[in-house]
Amino acid sequence: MTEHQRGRKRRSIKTNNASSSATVSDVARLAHVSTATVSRALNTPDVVRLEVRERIAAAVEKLGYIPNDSARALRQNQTRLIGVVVPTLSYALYADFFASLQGTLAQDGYFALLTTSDYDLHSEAEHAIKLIRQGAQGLVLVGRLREKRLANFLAASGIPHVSTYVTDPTDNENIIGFDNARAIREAVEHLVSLGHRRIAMLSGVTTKQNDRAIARVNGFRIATQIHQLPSESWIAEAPYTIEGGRLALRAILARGLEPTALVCGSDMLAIGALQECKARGIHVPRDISIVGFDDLEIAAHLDPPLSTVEVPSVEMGKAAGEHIIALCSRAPAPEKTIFETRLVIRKTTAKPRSREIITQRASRRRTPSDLLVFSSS
Amino acid sequence: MTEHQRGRKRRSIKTNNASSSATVSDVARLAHVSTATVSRALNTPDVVRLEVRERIAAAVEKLGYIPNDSARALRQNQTRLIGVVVPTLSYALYADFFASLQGTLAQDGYFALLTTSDYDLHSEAEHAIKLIRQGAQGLVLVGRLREKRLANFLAASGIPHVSTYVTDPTDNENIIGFDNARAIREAVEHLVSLGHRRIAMLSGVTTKQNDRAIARVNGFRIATQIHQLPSESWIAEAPYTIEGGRLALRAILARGLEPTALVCGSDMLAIGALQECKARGIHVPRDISIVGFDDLEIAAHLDPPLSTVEVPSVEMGKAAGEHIIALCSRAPAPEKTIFETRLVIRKTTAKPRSREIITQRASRRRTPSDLLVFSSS
DNA sequence: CGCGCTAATGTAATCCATTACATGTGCGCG
DNA sequence: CGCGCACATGTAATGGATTACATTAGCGCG
Repeated sequence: MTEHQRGRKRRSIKTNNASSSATVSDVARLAHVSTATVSRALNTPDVVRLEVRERIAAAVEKLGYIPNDSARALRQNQTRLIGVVVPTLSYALYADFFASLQGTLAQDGYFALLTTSDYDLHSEAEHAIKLIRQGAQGLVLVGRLREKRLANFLAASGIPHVSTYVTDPTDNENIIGFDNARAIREAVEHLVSLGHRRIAMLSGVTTKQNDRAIARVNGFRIATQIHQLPSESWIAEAPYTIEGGRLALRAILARGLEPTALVCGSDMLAIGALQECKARGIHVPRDISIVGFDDLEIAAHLDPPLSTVEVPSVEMGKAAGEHIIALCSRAPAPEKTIFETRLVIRKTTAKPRSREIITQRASRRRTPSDLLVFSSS
Repeated sequence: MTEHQRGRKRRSIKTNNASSSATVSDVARLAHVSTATVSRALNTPDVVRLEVRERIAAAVEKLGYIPNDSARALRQNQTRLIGVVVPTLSYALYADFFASLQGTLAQDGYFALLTTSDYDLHSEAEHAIKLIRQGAQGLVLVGRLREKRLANFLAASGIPHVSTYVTDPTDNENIIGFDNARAIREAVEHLVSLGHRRIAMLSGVTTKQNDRAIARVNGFRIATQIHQLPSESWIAEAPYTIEGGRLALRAILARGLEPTALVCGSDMLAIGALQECKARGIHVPRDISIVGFDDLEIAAHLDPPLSTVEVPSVEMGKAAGEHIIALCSRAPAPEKTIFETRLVIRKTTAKPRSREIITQRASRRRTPSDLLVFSSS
């Protein structure tokens, strides 16, 4: 009866070469114990006698046994996989976020399945659902706004998920984020306190339903309203790239506006704006002050060093990891974790010149491109 | 007999709310077919009658059925998971590589399990093995050099894996890479052809067993030997950071050497060197020529725009993805895919001044830091 | 001496989808 | 008319680890 496994095809490999991966049964046979004991020796060693444990360990070693995780996952109904969808990895902000998240997950034996959506909600939904099908037990997403299909799916399935990089006072989703609107408001406050009244905003594209961008624009609207400044026509949208920043600033200037300060929805836009200013001979911060958003590593190395809003990507990654693990293991988790942003004031913000007039030299660029350079300090 | 499922706890949820995830049995019951037919309807629809298929589709819809992938993976013995270990994601080079790899994997229904090693071979080994335990069917690694434990493990288990960013003529592993040594050699050739004879190399840390860094240094040794130039004392090692680049250049200068050109093991080192030059009033490229490595996006935006070696990260990501999929599905795969690098000559390389003497002003920096700035172009 | 308890291990059910094999139906063709 | 084949579907084995429950041995204590 103990030999009912006799006819198994794998028997021939009993000796050593684990080419076709050994199973608990193989280990059990070699160690002269039952599969149950093998399993226990591996998972709850303290309930197995030392001598037996060593025999099993030797067998495991000899066979090069690796537990089949699919089988374990099937039985225990938990895969230890977390799906992560970020807009892009090319933007250091999200790369750092993921690195932090992944490290946190690893501490508890979880793994991250990562995909990128390229800022496209439809793509995000597709990927998220595929990740679930693939066995992800939870999802970490960026932003709170989702395609209806995904929203329904998440609601119906009850799959644990967290939203990051945002906050939304009106709902009680699981959120790990910060207040985009308030951060922009603080940036505007700073500029106003320096004496600025003609403030433009360079925003990321909001029509793509990027709720971080939308929240930042709303922050701008609120701030301008408080200080009775104009807003709508002082907003320009562009993609989150250096070129986008240039285009956005050009659009503002082309409207005949003469801003003394720019609030940007991202450091990339700020870099583009900075470049455009240089190209036009507009001095920063004397002629125009600029505030960025994200505090990329490069921001501190620009000339002038960029004043910007510091975003706690690393902290969010950690918190998101802890939060989603808690949800997946049914441990208690806080409903929200909201981080503070910090306005880092460097050298691109200053008082406006009194009665300033910006000379808009429509200087044609001669050099092949507009370049980042090092100051000679 | 057809009612042997009767006692199942899940029965009460038969109607709608799929809170506790439906199974094939649930779908089968609702559609009045067997589980086999459900499975077929989902996987090989053409063998199931249309009418039945629709009934099943309706049941799937109604129950919100999602196949349990652990079960499928167990049965079919394939998880569609690929483990990926890169040194870091903070370096755009690897972020882009991964993005490309992931996109390629997704096309064939594979998913990437991503971890970072922080350039530590031990960490790489740990992660790689954990990824396998977690169910990864293949591994994509950076570099060919591995900790012994991992090398043995891979050899013994026969798990499909590819090495990237390197090439090694002496073995026939599965490699998707490029010739680091040759790329550096070409950089040196370029400098020599411009008339340089005093060429220093700023290398990444080779003691960390970073075989990309090692290969690049070897390329430098070979090139200098060919042209009968000095080598060993003209090499400085430092971490792959801007600060590292500065330190390395300082070390070279502190040795009393007066290079007219620098070959750098990465763009980060080159950026640091550029910064240090500016800080010392050394003009680039008039006083010193600089060649970077990697061609990060920022390289073209520096001032002067950096001459550098273009590394085909995106192409490698794609090729690595296709290669590992081929290995995992036992399709034929080429043994190696070697890409060409390309020396992108921008503005940091020029002829050396005849009888040049570098004035080493040990200028104490006054400004708080050394900065990247935009040219006014 | 024997009851009852604990510790250690074995037996077999279980997780869920896939699939080899069996069954049944209907049709074409000799 | 009936054989044989194709098609559609059902039945039940299968994959590997975990774990509820059963069993056995050993020990303490009355």
